[in-house]
Amino acid sequence: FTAIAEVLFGVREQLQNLQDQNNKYSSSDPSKLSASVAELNKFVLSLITKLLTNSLVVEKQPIMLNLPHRPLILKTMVRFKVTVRFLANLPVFNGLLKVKPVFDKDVEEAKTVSGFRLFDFTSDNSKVLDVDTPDGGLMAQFEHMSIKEKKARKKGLSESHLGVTEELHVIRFVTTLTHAGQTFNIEASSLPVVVISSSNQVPSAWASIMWWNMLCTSASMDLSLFAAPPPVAWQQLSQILSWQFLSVGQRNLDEHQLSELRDKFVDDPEGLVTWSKFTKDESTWIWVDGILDLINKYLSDLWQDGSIMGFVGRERTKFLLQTKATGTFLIRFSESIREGAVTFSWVDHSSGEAHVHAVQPYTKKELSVLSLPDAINHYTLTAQGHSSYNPLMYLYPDIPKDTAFGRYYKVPGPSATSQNSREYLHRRLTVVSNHPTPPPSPPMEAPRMDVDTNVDQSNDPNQRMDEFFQDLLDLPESDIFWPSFQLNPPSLQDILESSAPTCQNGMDH
Amino acid sequence: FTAIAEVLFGVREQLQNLQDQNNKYSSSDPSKLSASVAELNKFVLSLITKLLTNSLVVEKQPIMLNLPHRPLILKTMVRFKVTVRFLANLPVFNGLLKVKPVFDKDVEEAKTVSGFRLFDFTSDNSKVLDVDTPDGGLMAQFEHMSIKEKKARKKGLSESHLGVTEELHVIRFVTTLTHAGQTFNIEASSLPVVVISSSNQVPSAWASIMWWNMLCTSASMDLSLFAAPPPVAWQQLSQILSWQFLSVGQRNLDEHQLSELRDKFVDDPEGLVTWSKFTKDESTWIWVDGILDLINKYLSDLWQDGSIMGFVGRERTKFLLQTKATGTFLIRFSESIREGAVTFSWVDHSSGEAHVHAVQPYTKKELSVLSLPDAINHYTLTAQGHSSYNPLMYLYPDIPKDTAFGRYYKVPGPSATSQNSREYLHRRLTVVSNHPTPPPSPPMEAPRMDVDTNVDQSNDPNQRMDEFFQDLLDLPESDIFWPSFQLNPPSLQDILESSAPTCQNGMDH
DNA sequence: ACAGTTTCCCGTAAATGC
DNA sequence: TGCATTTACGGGAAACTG
Repeated sequence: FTAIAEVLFGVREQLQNLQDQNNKYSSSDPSKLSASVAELNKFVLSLITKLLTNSLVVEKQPIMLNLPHRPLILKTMVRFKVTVRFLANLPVFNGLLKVKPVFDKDVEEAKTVSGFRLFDFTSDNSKVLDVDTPDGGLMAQFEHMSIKEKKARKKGLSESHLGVTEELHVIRFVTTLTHAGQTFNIEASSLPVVVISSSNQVPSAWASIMWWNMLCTSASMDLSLFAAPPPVAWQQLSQILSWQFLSVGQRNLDEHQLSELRDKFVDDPEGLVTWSKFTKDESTWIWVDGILDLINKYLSDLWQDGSIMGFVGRERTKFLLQTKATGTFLIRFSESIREGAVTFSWVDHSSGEAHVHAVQPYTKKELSVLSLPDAINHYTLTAQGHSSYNPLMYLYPDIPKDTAFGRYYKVPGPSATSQNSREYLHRRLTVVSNHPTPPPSPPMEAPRMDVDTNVDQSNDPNQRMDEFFQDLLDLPESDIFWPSFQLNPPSLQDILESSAPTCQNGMDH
Repeated sequence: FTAIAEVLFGVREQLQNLQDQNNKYSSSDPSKLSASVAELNKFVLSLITKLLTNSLVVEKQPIMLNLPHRPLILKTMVRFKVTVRFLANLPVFNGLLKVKPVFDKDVEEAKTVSGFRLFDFTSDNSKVLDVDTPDGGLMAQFEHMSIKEKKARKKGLSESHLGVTEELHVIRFVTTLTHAGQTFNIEASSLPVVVISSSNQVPSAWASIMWWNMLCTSASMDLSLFAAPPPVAWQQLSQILSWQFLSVGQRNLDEHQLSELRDKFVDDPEGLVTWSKFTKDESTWIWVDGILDLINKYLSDLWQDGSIMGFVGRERTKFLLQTKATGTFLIRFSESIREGAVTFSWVDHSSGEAHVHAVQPYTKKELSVLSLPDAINHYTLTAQGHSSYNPLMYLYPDIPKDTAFGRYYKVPGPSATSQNSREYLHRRLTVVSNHPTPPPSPPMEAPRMDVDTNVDQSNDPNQRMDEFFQDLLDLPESDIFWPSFQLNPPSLQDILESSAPTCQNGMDH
């Protein structure tokens, strides 16, 4: 970033020099070099124009204040912020630039697509002039922005069945700069945003943003992407999924977890995932997002510790546990409960052969009154004749449960001397199951082996200096949607970090 | 109501006749009776004026749609509705009257009191013309009303420390009627309303409404009531409290419960309760309201059954239980937890003498995942050596718990054969306490005897026909705040029922 | 008739005012 | 500084609207 800015300044200076020289020549020696000078002048002017009209960039993409992990999702009537920066930082420009945000300016789809929603900013004329920052940059922070839907959307007949979260919009920033007798029309555009009206649309909106981000590696900012959404490679999807878990729970998915997830998303021999599989028909993403929310709210500690195996199918659970000591358990996410739920499975050899049991999953509501560590710590099996006991002893593979969870217990165990407040008898919420009389365990199958997904990832180099000037000179203005130095669209990580793109390494924010 | 309308019509007809006669006389015999006719004319006109200017009434007081139990509380930016009716229902008037609601019209306090908030309707000119209803009445329903605060409230110095929920406002409805050459300015006013901005202010707002309702038996609608709020008699307060429980939980308070509550509210030998005691210093009402909410959300069945004794002090609990069989319990509300919580106390004679234990109260959050019947049904005491058991057997005085609660159990008991979904092992949330090793029970005191509160209630007759015409003729217009037939302000029940006030008998909202 | 959207609004948390 | 009041919105459910 800084490097680019510096280069930009260098170029600018050169241009200045050229212009100066130019002026000098044309004034001192009007007749002699007039032809070549005029040519030079023209060339310099075109350089300057290209430079200036591409100097306005969206530094921080639109982001709702309360959803800092998920940029580019805008909810109507809810505040978000954007930051734009002007890279050609000449002291002369200070205060000259008045940037006006315009919603869906020149967006073809707004007129074309039937049912396309139209929006406007609420804080009417939220034009803001550029100001100086401590770093000396020329930038503007648009806090307090929000949009509302304009009535009278185009009601065409062919609804073409795009959901609202598949509708991409754009915020454009426009300004004009008048300098040295020349007027430049400068524009910058945000990445595509998804506009929602209710927070229950966030998961699908985020799905769209992720999908767009995975697909748009070219410079074409196709707002109609979801009219015919292409599939993405599992290789690519897995990275972004893993990153979701990193940013929510401070821990990536490991290869086993990814392998299990792969089976849920991919049913294509070439490893492609369709948009339909991702969010529509089976909306597997919605399920994953429910789990992300579960982790975020109730399981962040355990997830970060790696205590939650999470994505483990029934078969694999059985395979893993059956060779372990009685009382070994592991923590899995429910595969059937859409809203996110967690359960544990344990193995019992007491009857001679290995039985693996799983308790009915815990939902968010239940976890809100009883944390998972406490639930595990106080889980009880009862039987008519026998005394009750807790079948959970070792977290897979062989960690004593108190070692893994002891530090998170909040409810005192039964052994704790009842320090009753003199008022009331203490109590604790526990969960009890009946001792499973030899359960109807399905016949054991040959355990499926792990698919060895290679999770190496080569991130394509994001900055290509050499291409920069070429693009700057070659591209017709109308094609430049974001500044050329971002020719490859930034990854979502970059958007959030808004610093030099050091690709995915321990960058939690 | 209907009776009044009929009488009104009778009067109107008479008036019409008089007027006709009058006209006849004055036209046919202009000279002869001119003096007395003029006098008569004047009198008739004054009668008509009185009648018409008092014919507009607020039929249904302002009420938020989502708070149907609590009229006269308005939250800014939240929709409410009001209904006005014009009682002098002449066909001629149909469509002539255009009623305009005005907030705090002519309210002295708006200019006087420092810090008095000013409000306006949001749906700007929500004027609505009168229309016919199936019953033939002339009325207007103002649905979709809402108010918002006007900036720039008077900022005086002497804040005089009235809370916002002690600030009374009024909605006035104005219209003009031009008929037979005469123009009448007609107004009607709502009862005082409390304006809040957040739902956490509802309990105090309702306290104000109740207090006003108890105090304002005279025709003076004093909006400054809370500048120096008078106390009310416990006799009166107890009725309204009991009614709260009736409308929320379909069951009144019995005399024992009222007696316990009396001790919490009254510390005056004459049985007066101060406003301060009610909502301020000790804000006992807030505690009661928390319990009302608890009943409303989680205990309505049990409350309606009368299974919840509820308001029972520790001492009285002990007194009641100690003579009962081991395992007898009763359900009480926590006296310390402000937000409303419920607990049970049981008696145990096993150690020879009677011990009464109480479990740590259950909060709303806990009841949201485990209903009280299930909590009781599965409550467990454990001890190191012994096997665990449920100490709760009989609901006071001697009802087997399954008889009282059996129909509400949702979680299957341990005896139920584990009909495990083949997927998961069933589980149930339970609550466990350690067996109380001889508890530090405070020395027993002589149980306080019940105060015998006489709960007979003679409701003052609300309609006094005889007074009606007198008032109509005698009162100067400016004094008439609500139509004279409501000279005694309606009780809150009346407001809610808006039918003939058959005072509190099985009338659930 | 309904399904995808939006609105409505409570309750909580945070911000604001005084 | 603290409290009183308001604002902000997540979330669940009703209301809309094709």
